Amino acid sequence: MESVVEAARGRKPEEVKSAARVLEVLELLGVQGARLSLAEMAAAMSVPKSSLHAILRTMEARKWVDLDPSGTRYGIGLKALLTGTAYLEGDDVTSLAGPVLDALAEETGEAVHLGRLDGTHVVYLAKRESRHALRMYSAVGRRLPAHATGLGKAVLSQFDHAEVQRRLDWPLERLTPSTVTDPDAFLAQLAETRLRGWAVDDGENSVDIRCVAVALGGGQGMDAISCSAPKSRMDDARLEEVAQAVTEAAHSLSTLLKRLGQH
Amino acid sequence: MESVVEAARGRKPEEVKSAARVLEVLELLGVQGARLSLAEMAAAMSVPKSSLHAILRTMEARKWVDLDPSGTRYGIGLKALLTGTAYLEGDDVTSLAGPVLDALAEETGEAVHLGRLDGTHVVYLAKRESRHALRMYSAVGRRLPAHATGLGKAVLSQFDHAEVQRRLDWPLERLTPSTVTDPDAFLAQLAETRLRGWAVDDGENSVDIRCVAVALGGGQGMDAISCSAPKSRMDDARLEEVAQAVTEAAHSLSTLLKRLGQH
DNA sequence: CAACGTCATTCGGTCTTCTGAACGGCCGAA
DNA sequence: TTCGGCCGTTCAGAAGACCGAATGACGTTG
Repeated sequence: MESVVEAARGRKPEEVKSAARVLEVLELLGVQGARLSLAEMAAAMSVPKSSLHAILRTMEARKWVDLDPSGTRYGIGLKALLTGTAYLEGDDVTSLAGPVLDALAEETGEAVHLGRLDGTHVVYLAKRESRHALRMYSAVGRRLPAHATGLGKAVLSQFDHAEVQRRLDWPLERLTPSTVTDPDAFLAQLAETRLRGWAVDDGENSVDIRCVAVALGGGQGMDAISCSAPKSRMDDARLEEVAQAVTEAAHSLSTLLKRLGQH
Repeated sequence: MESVVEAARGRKPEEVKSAARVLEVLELLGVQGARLSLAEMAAAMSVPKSSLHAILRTMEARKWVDLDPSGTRYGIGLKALLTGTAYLEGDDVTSLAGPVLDALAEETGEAVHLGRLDGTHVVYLAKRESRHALRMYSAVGRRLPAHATGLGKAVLSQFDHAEVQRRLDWPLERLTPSTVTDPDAFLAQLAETRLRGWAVDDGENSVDIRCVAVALGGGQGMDAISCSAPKSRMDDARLEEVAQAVTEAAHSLSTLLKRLGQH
C-alpha cells in the first residue's frame, strides 16, 4: 500500500524493485568517477541503508562492485567491464564502422567519433585519435548533452521542432560561454543543419574545439559520425573541407548499413 | 523451504535473488555476443520464465538490455556501456598506465596490453595497437584463460604452487595445440618465469602469436603488461629484446604506483 | 487450411525480501 | 576517558516478488 508514493515518483508498478536498484547502483557509480559509501549511496538513491546493504553484498560477491582497502567505499567492479564492450561488439553500426572511421581519421588527421543519441545525451561508441600532439579528451562510453555537440545536433536535426522539444530537457544546460541555450536560436540551428546536411559545434561543449557531424541512416537513425579539432587547426575553409569528408564517410557507412538491413 | 536446493547450488542465503539475476543476465549477454530469447535465457539460468520476464522488463525500461526489432531477442543495452568505462577511469593502474603503454608501443612497434587476473581468467584493461598491417585481435574487457596467456602466467608466477593449484580450474582448458595443459609442465613454466622475471606465451591462446609479459607491483599485484606479435616478427632474439623493454616499462609503472600508494 | 511448436505474457497464493529502528564498532573532539 | 557522530550491520513484522500453470499471439509445418 504505497501506491501514493509510487505514483508520486512516477514508477511503474511492473518494475522489480531490487533489479531496478542494482541498475541504479551501477549508474550512480558509473557517472561519478568517485567511490561512494553505503550511506552516501542510500541517500543519493532515497533507499534505506539496510535494503541497499543486502544488494551491495550480492553485487560485491560477484565482483560487480568492489570495496576499497578500508572496506567502506564502493566502486565499480571488474565484471562490469565485460558488458560494456559486449554492447559494442554486438552492435551492427559499431562493428561495421571501424574501417570507415579509420579512413576518415587518416584523411583528416583529426579526432573522429561515432556517437548515438540516448535520451538527452550522446554516447560515444567509437573514436579514432588525432595524429597531432594537441588532442581533445574523449572516451568510449562517455556521455555529453546532445544539444551541445555536433553529433547530437546532427541526429536531432532529423526530427521536427515538436519532437525536439519533447526529447530535450529545457532549459538547455550551459557548458561553455558558446553553448546555445536559447530555444529559438537552437531550433534555428537545427533547421540550418537540416538544409546543409551537416551539423557544427563551435566550442559549445569544450572551449576551443570545433566539430562537424553528419547523421547516419538517411534520416531515421540515432547515430552520427563527427570530426573534431582545435580552432587553431579548423578555420572556416577547413571546416567546409572536413564537412565534405565527413559527409562522404557517413554516406558510405549508411550504404553499408542499408545492405545489411535488407539482407 | 528451498534450503536443499540453495545448499546444492552453493548459494549463500544472504544473496538478494533478483539482484543476482540481473547480474547473471548481464553476464550471460556479455559473454555471448549473440542475442537470446527470454526462454533461452531462462533455460540457461535455470530460472522460471515468468520471473525472468519481470526482471527483463525492468532492465529494458532502463535501457540495460534492448529488444531487437522483432521484439523477441534480448541484447545488451546502451546503459551498460557507461559502467565498463567508468571502471577503467576510476582505476589507478589503468589511468597511470597510459603514457607507459604509449612509450612501450612506440618502442617495440607491436601490440601492448595491460591485463588483470580475475579468478581463472585475465581481463584486458588497456591496449595499444601494433603499427603493422597484420594485427592480432583483442579488445578491452575481453577475457582469456590465465593459464594460456603471458599476462596470466606473469601474475600467477608470483604465487606458490599450492596457491596456483587452488586458483585455477583443473584440468586446464586447451585452446591451441601449443596450450600447456599438463599440471607439472605448467608449474615448471611458472617456476622458470619467476626466476627469469618475465613470462612467455608461445601460441598458447592464438596460434602464431608470441607474447612476453611482466607482472606489476613487485610481487603482490594482479596486474601485468605484455607485448605480443606474430611469430614471423618475433624470433627468439627479438623475444629477448622485447622482454627487456617490457621489463623496464613494468618497473617504471610499478614505481609510479608505489609512489601513489605511499601518498 | 489446420495443427503444432514456440514465443511472450498474465494471474493469484505462498514465501521471500524489504523496511525502519536498534545495535555495536570506529574515529575524532572535548 | 567520555561523548557524539558516522559507519556498517542485524532483526522481526509488513509488503511485495516469485512461481507454475494457463493464456494468447505468432510463424511454421504437415
